[in-house]
Amino acid sequence: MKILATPLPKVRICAIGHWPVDRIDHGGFLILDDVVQKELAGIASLVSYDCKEKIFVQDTPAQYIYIPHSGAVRVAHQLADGRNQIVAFFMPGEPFGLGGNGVYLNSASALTDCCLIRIPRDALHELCNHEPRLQQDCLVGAMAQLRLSQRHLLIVTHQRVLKRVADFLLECSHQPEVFDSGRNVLNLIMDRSDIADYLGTSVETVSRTLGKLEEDGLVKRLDSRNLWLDQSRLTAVLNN
Amino acid sequence: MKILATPLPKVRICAIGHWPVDRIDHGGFLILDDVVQKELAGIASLVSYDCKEKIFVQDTPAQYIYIPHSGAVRVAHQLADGRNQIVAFFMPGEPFGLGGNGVYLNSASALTDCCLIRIPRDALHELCNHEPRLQQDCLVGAMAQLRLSQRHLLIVTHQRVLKRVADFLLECSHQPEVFDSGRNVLNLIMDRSDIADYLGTSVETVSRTLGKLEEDGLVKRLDSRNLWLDQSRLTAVLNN
DNA sequence: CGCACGATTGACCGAAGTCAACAATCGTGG
DNA sequence: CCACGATTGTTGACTTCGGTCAATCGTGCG
Repeated sequence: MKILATPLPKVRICAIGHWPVDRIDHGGFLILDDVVQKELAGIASLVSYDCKEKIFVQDTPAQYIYIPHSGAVRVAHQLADGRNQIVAFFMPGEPFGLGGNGVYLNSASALTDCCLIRIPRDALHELCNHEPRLQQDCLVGAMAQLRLSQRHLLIVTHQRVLKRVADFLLECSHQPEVFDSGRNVLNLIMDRSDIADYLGTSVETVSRTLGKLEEDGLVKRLDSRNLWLDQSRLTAVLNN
Repeated sequence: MKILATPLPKVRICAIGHWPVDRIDHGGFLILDDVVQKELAGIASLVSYDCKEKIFVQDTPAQYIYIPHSGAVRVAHQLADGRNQIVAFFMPGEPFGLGGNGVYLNSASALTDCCLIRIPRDALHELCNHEPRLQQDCLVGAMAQLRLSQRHLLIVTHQRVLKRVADFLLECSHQPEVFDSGRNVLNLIMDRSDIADYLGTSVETVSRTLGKLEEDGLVKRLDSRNLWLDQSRLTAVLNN
């Protein structure tokens, strides 16, 4: 981890679909008051992590919340039996590290090299108290997270792994950062083991399932990290 | 559904573990300002539902949020393939029906005969605007929901159903309303099919798994709705 | 009393986890 | 620039867990 000395970039929060349209800019980010931006700049810092570096560990004191500025992050929960369940992936603008009274509920690590905006919880809490607008935004942010989590639940409870993978790929294809909707090509930012841990299955099964999808022409593996998708036929898989 | 004419009882929100201790009363509920209580009473109503009655349906306009006053509620999501995934059960004091911009994300139905406090969303939103304390409470409430949802995710992703059931029973045993911690007896408020839909498995497997747990002495079925539990041995199951 | 519903048990089979081998890719250093 | 090892991805063989279909049991209710 390295604290960057450069001036803090504007805090951007992914907003599309969560906030009213008049609060969203052309890039799909939440529009924050200049005053709020300045106040956030006063308490936040910009930090960088190398790929695979740990950001925080579950059950340790939770000082900060983070918002990716560039790169991607993986948040997971370790269980007593050694399982490592990935709870969510976070892209630029999606805040993580919330929840949990004073301790982190999960662990976070860098999926790629990344720059994060880091905000101390107590200072943010303070700020919320005299900026009701920001408080409101936090609430909507928490709701958005809740929605993601419930969506994830629906994905991992598909009985057949084929559906889980199809649903997962479709979910990814809604992220413009990783999906080229002109060529229908999805750029996977995570490896097979991350996908397995996210879907509650094994690497072998993920690999085999992609094989089967490719056999049937719903997917083409350009290379291990880039997939061409037939979105409509993948959607059809979910109806059987 | 029936709107009850009786005066609205005090709004009680389950708070234990989520709010700071000085905001919690002796019963584990959130302490709300008298002014806030009065304002809530102005917009809320008390409604009753019969067992199995639908409360709201997913994808329909979301007018209200609900807080059970007595009884219990089941919230589920219907998928295109006909699956009915239960997302959560709600006990008295646990608000549901939040999230989703204007439409319900899930369907809710009464698990038992129940009385619910029903609050119009727009009026609540209004009220939050000039009651920052309440706004803050809503945020904490959303965080609590998020936590529940992530806990649920960890439960249903146990590879072996044995672990899912064990974890589920333990989770239930933390609810004082249904667990007699003196006798170690859990009163299940839902039937086998609800458990199956919550755990992402089938009724038969739930039944068989309870059978196996009973064989090994971790559980005793007093009747189909009442189980004696050996909590420590159930916990041990999760470590293998 | 008989019907309906929920719960349980049995038999069968397929999907997926596990172990193992192998291929491909990447990064490092000679 | 190539060679090597390390990491990641794919494929195969085997086994088991759990889903499905079906029959049976028990309880409550009309």
